[in-house]
Amino acid sequence: MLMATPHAATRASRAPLVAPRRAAEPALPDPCRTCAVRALSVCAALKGAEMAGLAGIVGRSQYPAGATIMMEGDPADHLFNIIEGTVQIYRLLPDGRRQITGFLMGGDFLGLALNDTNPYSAEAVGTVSLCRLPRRRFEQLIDQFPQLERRMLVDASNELFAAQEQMLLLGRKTAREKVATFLLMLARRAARRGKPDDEIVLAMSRAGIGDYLGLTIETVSRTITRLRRDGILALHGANRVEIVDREALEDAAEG
Amino acid sequence: MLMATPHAATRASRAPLVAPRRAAEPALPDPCRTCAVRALSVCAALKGAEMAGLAGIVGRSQYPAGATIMMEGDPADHLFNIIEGTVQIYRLLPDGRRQITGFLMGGDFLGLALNDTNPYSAEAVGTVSLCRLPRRRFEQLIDQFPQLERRMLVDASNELFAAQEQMLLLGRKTAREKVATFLLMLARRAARRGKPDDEIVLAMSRAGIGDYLGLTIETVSRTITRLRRDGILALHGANRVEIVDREALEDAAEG
DNA sequence: GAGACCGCTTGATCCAGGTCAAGGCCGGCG
DNA sequence: CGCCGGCCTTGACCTGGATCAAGCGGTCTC
Repeated sequence: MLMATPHAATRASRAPLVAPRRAAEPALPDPCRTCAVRALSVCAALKGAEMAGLAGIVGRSQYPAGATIMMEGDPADHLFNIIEGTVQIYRLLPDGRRQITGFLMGGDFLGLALNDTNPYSAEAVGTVSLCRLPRRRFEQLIDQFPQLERRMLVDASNELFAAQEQMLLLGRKTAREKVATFLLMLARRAARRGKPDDEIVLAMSRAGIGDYLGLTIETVSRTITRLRRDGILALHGANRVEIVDREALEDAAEG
Repeated sequence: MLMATPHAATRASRAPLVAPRRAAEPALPDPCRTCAVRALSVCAALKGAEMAGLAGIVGRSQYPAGATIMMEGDPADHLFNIIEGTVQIYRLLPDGRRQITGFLMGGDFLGLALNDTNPYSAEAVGTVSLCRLPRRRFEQLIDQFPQLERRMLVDASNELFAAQEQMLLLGRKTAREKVATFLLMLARRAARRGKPDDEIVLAMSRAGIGDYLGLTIETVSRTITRLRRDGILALHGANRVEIVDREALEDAAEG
């Protein structure tokens, strides 16, 4: 509702606003209407007019590669929706060992917990653009629209399931199985976003992959090399992975 | 409402029922009113009269040690509240490797996910008594009482946090740190139930501990032995652990 | 109360993945 | 355009925890 964006597509899609507001489904408020990930995000739980409350409180922000978005233990003033880019969330041990507990991408919700303090840190992997919501006002919205809460519970359930799968990976899989599982997960997520599912772009470094899988960078590197030598993958530069033999990769993921 | 219990305290607290129902807070319906873990469970979200709906649909059941309560992939017809005993939930790899993703105890809710099929298997560790709710009817209750949904979201949030902590443990901690962390977790849970926090009774076998921590039974056993030799623990039989030096145990848990 | 079974401990050995150490590749900057 | 600094890869070696293999209690059965 507030700021105009210079994006051409935005101007074009705004034209209908000159029409009187007699339409059955009122035009979506601005920042959310033009949101590329609305259908994937919690916002999908709200329809037409209900979006107004949301649109009124959101703000966009951009973070450069490596920027810290939130720190574990700090007050949780804001929630975020990822618009574009990849965010890694992680927890640290006192001596600096790091466990990345998730990579969030477009449409994912950052701050599901609704705690007063952040339960983990979050960092931009590449350039990231986020939709920021003040927590207090979002909580008011939840009280107003129960379907938002339902949607959050569904999301939390799914995350819990994913977390258990990740525990299985961390506790019981070999390095080869871990890397294969990880690549398949990225391929599936790419596919859900309409991208080809046999060409993976690794937004994160080898250190990021290692800290997600409970491995060192050397083991990640060696394991990828071995999968390449086995004819399962092909590399196009260090960060572009092609799945050459998907079936073999799936076999490798489960022992 | 239905069956009378022979418990003396129950009879005593029932006396007010003879009074006319003008009381502001009506007496709780029977099976829930006498529930030892009500304050700890989701049921705490419902007050007085609201409990009637819940009480009408619950049933108690008992499982012997080792019994399977639910199987991963089977239709999720029921949800459960743990009344007494310990339940382990786990996921398997095709070749039988197992990861236990949680131990549930009195007051914990089994079936948070609300999926159509069970996302994991659950098994009684010792003798377990459960409160069983048909899922369909519980979902109707949720629609009726939004505070139930809120409570489930809070629970799911907490589980998510615990899951991330467990990922940190599985991915980045040494065997000694894992075992120390595990024992401290059990001690804290015992304390929340009003038991002494320096005497832990291990309901689960070494195999269970190993499958929870991503270790073998031999490593679990050796690690406990070492903590004992270091004067941090004392064992009274294989399953009764006394924390002798809590500070040292806490140091051991975080490197 | 003898035997068998099951879960736990302990010892000996092995090996997957960690650690340490060199390069190699590539993109940014002067 | 050549140098510099980050990543990434690869090699050599090491080690924490796995694997393999005996026992050792405790307890259940008959």
